[in-house]
Amino acid sequence: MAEQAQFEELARQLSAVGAVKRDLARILPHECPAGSAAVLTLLGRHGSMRMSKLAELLAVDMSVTSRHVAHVAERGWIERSPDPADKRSRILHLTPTGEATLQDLSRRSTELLTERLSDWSDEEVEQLIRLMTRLRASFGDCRATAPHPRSAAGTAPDRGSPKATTGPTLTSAARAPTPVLDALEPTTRTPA
Amino acid sequence: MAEQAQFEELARQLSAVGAVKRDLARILPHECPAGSAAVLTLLGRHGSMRMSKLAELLAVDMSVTSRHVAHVAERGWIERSPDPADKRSRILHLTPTGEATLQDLSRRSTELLTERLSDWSDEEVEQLIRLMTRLRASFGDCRATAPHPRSAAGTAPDRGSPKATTGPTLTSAARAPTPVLDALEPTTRTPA
DNA sequence: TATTGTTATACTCTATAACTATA
DNA sequence: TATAGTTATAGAGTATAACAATA
Repeated sequence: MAEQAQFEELARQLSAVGAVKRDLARILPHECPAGSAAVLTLLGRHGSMRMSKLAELLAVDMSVTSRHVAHVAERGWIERSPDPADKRSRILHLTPTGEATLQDLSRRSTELLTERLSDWSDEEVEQLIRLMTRLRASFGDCRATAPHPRSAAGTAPDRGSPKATTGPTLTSAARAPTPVLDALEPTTRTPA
Repeated sequence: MAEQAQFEELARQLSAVGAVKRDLARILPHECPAGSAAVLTLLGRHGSMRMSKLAELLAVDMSVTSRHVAHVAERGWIERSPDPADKRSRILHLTPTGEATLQDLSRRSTELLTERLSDWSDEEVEQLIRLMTRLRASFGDCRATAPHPRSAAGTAPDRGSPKATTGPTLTSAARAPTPVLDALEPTTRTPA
């Protein structure tokens, strides 16, 4: 168990890494915003999957996933074939063009990181990855396990959802993204 | 120097920590979005400062800083007094109300992190903070030093700025946020 | 009735560009 | 001419809610 000053510093750092993310986003290929890049990356690493699975890996709501997927599908980078087992579902898979875009993507980010992290050791990078993965796990697992207690200390009202003073509904609670933490296994890449 | 698979995984994790950030944002006090929280936190930790300094610490453009600052100023959480040394500048400082909000803020985030990271050791949290800080440094320092070379491998055009195919202008390059990495010293808190 | 996915709407954060005031 | 800060505008990401189709 750590202490308060540490937690505040951690929160600060979490906020500040946004600048690094934006730096990475700036070098992405044309018409490939960060959301699209994440979709391609996850499909490349885990192979074909359904929307719901992708939303889980992205750790965002499925409505958001739907938009990202629509974007990459419009550009021909993925295809959505019907799921024979469940007609409500669609199976997402990379197209050859999508694979090529993913290659480009990967090359660019690797290039930037190679330049920026030239003085990092292999172990340091690995440790950062491990700790960030565990951080996600500590949040995601908790969210899946505990039904948001945190009731014992509220002073002012939470910000909650925008203009939703009524609190989360049952359905929205069920839809809350619950990341599965694929990354615990080291980049296994299951090609379809 | 690390290898490619690691870099891709790092990029993925950087993208995924967004979910943790959003979890933290959800418990913020009323009318205090993440941007406002960051302003209050930095003013609390470093004491009064000018806009430009704050923008540096936030690692965002000054126009963004200006909006966040306007938001917290409208709520009476900070005040902007004229800088006697430079009439263009304004000195930002927390008001008592702002201090109170910051307390509330701090309590909430600490509470959440205490709950979520109950099985983390002090050393682990500290290590994560240290590595994230260094990550920011590796990016920020580089940006301040090298004038964006990365020219030797472009295949497709970069996404650059939205609809700005003309590349960065001199002024925009000069305005690019260059974080100073305050966090290297352990939460010194210089109270105005 | 519950679940999968889509779409409409709204909110936050960010950057660029144009502008004012001061150095 | 250059710098500090503000404001207008636009783009990207996200969530909630309502909806359609299927289980």
